[in-house]
Amino acid sequence: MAVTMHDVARRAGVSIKTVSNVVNDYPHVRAETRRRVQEAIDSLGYRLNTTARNLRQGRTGMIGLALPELSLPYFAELADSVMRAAEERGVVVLLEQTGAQRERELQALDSPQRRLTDGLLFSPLALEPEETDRLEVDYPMVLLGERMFGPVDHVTMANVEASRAATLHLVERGCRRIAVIGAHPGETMGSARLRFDGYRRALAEAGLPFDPDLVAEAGLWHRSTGAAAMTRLLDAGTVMDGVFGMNDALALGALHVLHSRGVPVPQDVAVIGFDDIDDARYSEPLLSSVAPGREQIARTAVDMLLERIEGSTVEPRRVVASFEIVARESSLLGRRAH
Amino acid sequence: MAVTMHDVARRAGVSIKTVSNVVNDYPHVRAETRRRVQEAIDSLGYRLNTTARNLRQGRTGMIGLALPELSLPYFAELADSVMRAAEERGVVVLLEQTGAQRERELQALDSPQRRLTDGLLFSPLALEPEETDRLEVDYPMVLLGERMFGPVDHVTMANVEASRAATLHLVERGCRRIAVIGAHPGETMGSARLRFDGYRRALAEAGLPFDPDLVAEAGLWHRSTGAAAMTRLLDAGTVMDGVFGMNDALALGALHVLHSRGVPVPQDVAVIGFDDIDDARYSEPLLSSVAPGREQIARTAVDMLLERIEGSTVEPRRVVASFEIVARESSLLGRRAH
DNA sequence: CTGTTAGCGCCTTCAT
DNA sequence: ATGAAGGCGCTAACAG
Repeated sequence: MAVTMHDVARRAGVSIKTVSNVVNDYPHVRAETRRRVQEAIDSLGYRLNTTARNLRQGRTGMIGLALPELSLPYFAELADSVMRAAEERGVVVLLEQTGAQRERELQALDSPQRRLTDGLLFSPLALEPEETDRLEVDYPMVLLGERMFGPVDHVTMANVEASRAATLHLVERGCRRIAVIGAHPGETMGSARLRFDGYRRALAEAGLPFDPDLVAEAGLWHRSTGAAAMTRLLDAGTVMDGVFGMNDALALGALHVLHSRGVPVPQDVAVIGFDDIDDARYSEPLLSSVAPGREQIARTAVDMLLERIEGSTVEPRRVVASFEIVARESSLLGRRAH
Repeated sequence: MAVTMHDVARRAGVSIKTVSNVVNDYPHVRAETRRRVQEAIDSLGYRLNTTARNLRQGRTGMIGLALPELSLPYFAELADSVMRAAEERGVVVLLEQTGAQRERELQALDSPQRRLTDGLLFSPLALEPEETDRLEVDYPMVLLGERMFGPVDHVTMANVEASRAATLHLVERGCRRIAVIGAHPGETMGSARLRFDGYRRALAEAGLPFDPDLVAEAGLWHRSTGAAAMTRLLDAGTVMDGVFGMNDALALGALHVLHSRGVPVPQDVAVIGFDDIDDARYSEPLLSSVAPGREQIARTAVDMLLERIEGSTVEPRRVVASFEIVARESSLLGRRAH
C-alpha cells in the first residue's frame, strides 16, 4: 500500500540508504544520483513515514502546549504564536486545555500525550505556588506565565514593569486619579498581584496618593466582570480620570460602560488595558494597551524547549519578554492639565 | 534509558507478549499474571511507547483539525468540543490554523502533518465552492461547515432552519420590523447566504414584508463590524423593533450600540444572535442566541472520521446538527402588541 | 492462557 | 559516495 524507501530505492536502482540520504539532505550525494532518486520519489509519490523516523530517532518531533483555555483570547493568540514559532523550527504543537483546573493541570503533566511529545510548554493557572515540586518531571519542560516558578526554564512577561509603564502612560496624559480593575486581594504572586504592584509603584513614583476606592476587584478577567467593576466604581461616585484594566477584556468591559454612561473617553477618562489582544484594535474608541511581547515569549519558549530536547543541561533560565505601550484612541488625546 | 516491555517481562517473569496483553486489556489473562505484570510496570515506571505501537499498527492515533482561526470564538469553542470528543474516543487532535486564506487551506490538505494524522476534519472558509475537486484526497476526511460540499462526509449546522427559527422567535415576541446584520451580497452558499435565506423565509411565513433597508452588510463577522452596521442603521433613521445578528459577535456589537444610544433592549428592540458563544452569557443584557449543536457536530464529525479510518466505504454522508433557540434577556420580555 | 517469530519503515553503524 | 545489516519498541499471527 504505502510507498516505502525500499520501493524508491528499487525504482532508482540505488540502496535504501542513498534514498535516506537524499530525503535528509545529506551533503555527499552525487548530483546525478540525487536526481534519479528525486525522480523516483516524485513518480511513486513517496512520502517519508514520520512515525518510523520518530521511532528510530527516539523523538516525535512534537511539543505539547498545555494552557488554560482557548476561549480566553490571550491564550488563543499565544497558541497561534507558539504554533508559528514551532513551525519555523520544524516541530509540531500538540495542544491541551486544562480548563484552569488544578486536577487537569496535574493530569497534563502526566497524560498519555506526554509520550507523544518531546517536551512540554506549560502554562498553569490553578496550581499553587507551593506545588512547585510537581514540576520536577523527567522530560523537557518550559514554564510560561507567572503563576509559579520552579526548577525549570521559565518565560514570563514583565508584569510589574509593564503595569508600571501603563499607569505612568496615563499619568503622562494628565491623569491624577487612576482606577485599577481586576485586583485579586490576597494573591501573593500571579498576574493580578504583579500588575497591581506595578500600578502602585507607578503611583508612588509619580507622587500620587494611593486610594483604595480606586481599586476594583474582578475574579474572572472577562468583559462582563470589567463592566461590572466599572459600574460599581461609577455608582459609588468614585471620581477618576483614568482606568487601568489588568487585561484587555476588563478594559473593554469598562470602556463599554463609560461609553454607555456618556463619559467621554479619553477626554474625561483615559483607559488602557493589558495584553494587546486583537479586539483592542476593533473597539470604539480603539483601546490602548500593553503589548506583552507574545511573539517573543512564544519564540523564546520554543527555542528553550528545543535546546533542552537537544540535551542541554545548563542551569534553569528565566527570560522576561520586553513589552511595549500601544497608545490608541482610548488614551491618546492630551488631557486637561491640573 | 527507557523502560521497554522486555524489561517489564523480565521483571515479571513472563514473555513480552503477556505484557502487551496486559497493557492492552486483552481479556484472556489470568488475574494473578495480570497482577504480577502490573506490579512490574508500576515498580519500573514503564510507559507504553506510542510511536512504536503506531508504527506497528500503521496508525498514528491522531486526527487533524484544520480551521480558520482560534481567535474566532466559534472556532475556539469548536476546537474545544472536538478535542473533548476525540479524547473520549481515545484519539488526539492536531490543530492547524489556515487563517481563512485559500492558499493555507490548500496547504493544510497536503501538509507534512498529514503524515502524522490518520484523517482530517476540515473547516474551509476561503476555498471556493468550485474547487471541490481539491477535496478528493487519499486519506479519510470529514468536512465541517457550509462553505462547500464535496464527495466526502460532511457535518453542518441547520443554517437556514435555525435562522428561520431565530427570526420567528423575534416575530413571536411581537417584532414586525426585524433588521438583519452580517449579509454578504452576492454569496451563493456559505453561512451568510444561508442565514439570510432563513431570515427571508421566516418573514415570508409570518406574512411580513421584506425591506432592504433592514439589511446591513458586514464582511468580517466581528463585534466591531456589528457595531458599525448597527450605527449605520440607526443613523439612516431605519425604524426597527428587532435585530437578528448572523453571529453573536455581530449581535454583541449591535447590542453595545443600542445600549449606548439609550435604546431599551429588549423593550424597544429585541436582539438575537447565532452560535451561542460563551460571551453571550456575559453581556448586558444577556444575549439570546441560536445554539447550533456544536457538541453534536464535534462528536458526529469525530465518529464519522473514525469510521472512515476504520475503513468504512459507505457513500459520503451528510449530517445536519439539531439546533436550539436560547432565549435570554435580549429577546425575553413580552413586546408591545401591534 | 502464554510464548515465539517476524516484521512495521526508518536511520545508524560499519564497510567498501 | 554508496551498500548491508541490525534494531528502535511494539503487536499480529501462530503455536503450544
